[in-house]
Amino acid sequence: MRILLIEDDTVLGTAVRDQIAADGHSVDWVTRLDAAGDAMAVAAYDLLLLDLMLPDGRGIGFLKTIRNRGDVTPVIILTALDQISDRIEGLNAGADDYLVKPFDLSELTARIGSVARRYSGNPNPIITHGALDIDLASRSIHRNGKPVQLTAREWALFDAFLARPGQLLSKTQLEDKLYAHGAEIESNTIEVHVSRLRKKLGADVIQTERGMGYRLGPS
Amino acid sequence: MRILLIEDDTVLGTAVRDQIAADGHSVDWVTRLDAAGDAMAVAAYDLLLLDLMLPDGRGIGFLKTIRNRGDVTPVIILTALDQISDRIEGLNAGADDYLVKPFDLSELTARIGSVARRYSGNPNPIITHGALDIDLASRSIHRNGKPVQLTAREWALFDAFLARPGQLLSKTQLEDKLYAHGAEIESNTIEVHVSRLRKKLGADVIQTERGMGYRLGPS
DNA sequence: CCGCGAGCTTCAGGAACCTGTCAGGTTGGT
DNA sequence: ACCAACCTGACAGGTTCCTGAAGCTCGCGG
Repeated sequence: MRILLIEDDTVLGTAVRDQIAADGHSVDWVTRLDAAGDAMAVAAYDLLLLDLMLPDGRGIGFLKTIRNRGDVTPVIILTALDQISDRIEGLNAGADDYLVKPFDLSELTARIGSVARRYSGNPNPIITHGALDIDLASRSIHRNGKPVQLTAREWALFDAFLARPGQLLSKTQLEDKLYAHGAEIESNTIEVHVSRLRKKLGADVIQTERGMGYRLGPS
Repeated sequence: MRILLIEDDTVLGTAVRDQIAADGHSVDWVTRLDAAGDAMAVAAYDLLLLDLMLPDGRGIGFLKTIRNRGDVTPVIILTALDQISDRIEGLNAGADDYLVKPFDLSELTARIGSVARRYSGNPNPIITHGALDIDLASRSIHRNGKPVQLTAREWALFDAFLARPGQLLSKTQLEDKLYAHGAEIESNTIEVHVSRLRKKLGADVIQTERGMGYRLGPS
């Protein structure tokens, strides 16, 4: 499951991120609402973990904004004990669940599992794409039944395509997804990784749109 | 959601059709593969419910055919319990899900909901213009259900027409849009690109107004 | 502290493709 | 019929992309 964590406290954020990763989900972690918006423009998430107190605005407004534009991604709110009114306002704004800080990490796991079960009937969805069987939870891929090993970067890149099947993704968008920490890249790294993915997964998996970008090919 | 039901059993077909309608979707019901092909040529569907045993052929072949021509419409296969091999073959051929007969109608509703959620996670507005389905967000165009590839320049040009449907656009205006910075053009480039667009999208998509410019034709 | 290996990035040569230009043909208005 | 405007096939130059190989970084074990 792809999860977007929006939390500015680095201690809590690190702990939550590690716990989610340990549960077998993939996490993107941002500390600001505008970064969250950018991330959601690039990738589709299965769940948002949303802190309500952030440096560039209140999370409630953000939640209302994405609900207003029709986004139905499940949202779990992270809130401090004394912000009861925020909690209620959050649920009214379209949140699915909430966690009161400080919370136990096992409680986090349980809430995530609950949302996951509620929103995806089958607990361990395997995506079939052409000759590929992709298990997002265990991060494993089989091609014609044979296991394929992807490196971290390769997986991050392929994940970006899986999140938006068929959609055109520019190299800039892909770079933003792979190199979140402002560290800019000035070479054809994306091209090289696309090349490696094609070698491992099949030449037709990723299509080139000259001058525009790449997209996941049809099954 | 527009759903095409392909099922020759009248009892089951009636029940499924009524259930889908009760769920608030619109249904077209055909009992033969050739009728299904005709229906898909006329209307774009969001989901196909495909029985594998039909009077005029096996559904697997039909599924492979539409996938081969690039159609990515979600497909749920309806199959009898003893046709396990068909089920696997169906998934390999590009089906998204399957239902084993006999199935509960509530299960059908759940599967349809699941497919709907998976494919409309990000509601990409799709513009329909005559035989064209245009998805601006993913930058993809389908003509009579078949994908059409546009180059960067062609997109830029077509985009200009889509932004002002029906409005007259002079060549000068189009040049300004395509070649933002001073880089002037001194030939019939626009004419050439219009010609290429017509070849890919259909001759009547762009109309010529002699001596004045071009405009997007009516649907 | 050093060597080693895996993975990542950079580079460079060549291939594939895009696109501006032109020429000859076609269309439409007067 | 004439002329201007437009269409379109062909082509070459330029851009973008692919990919093998080399260089680099980082973590790990010795």
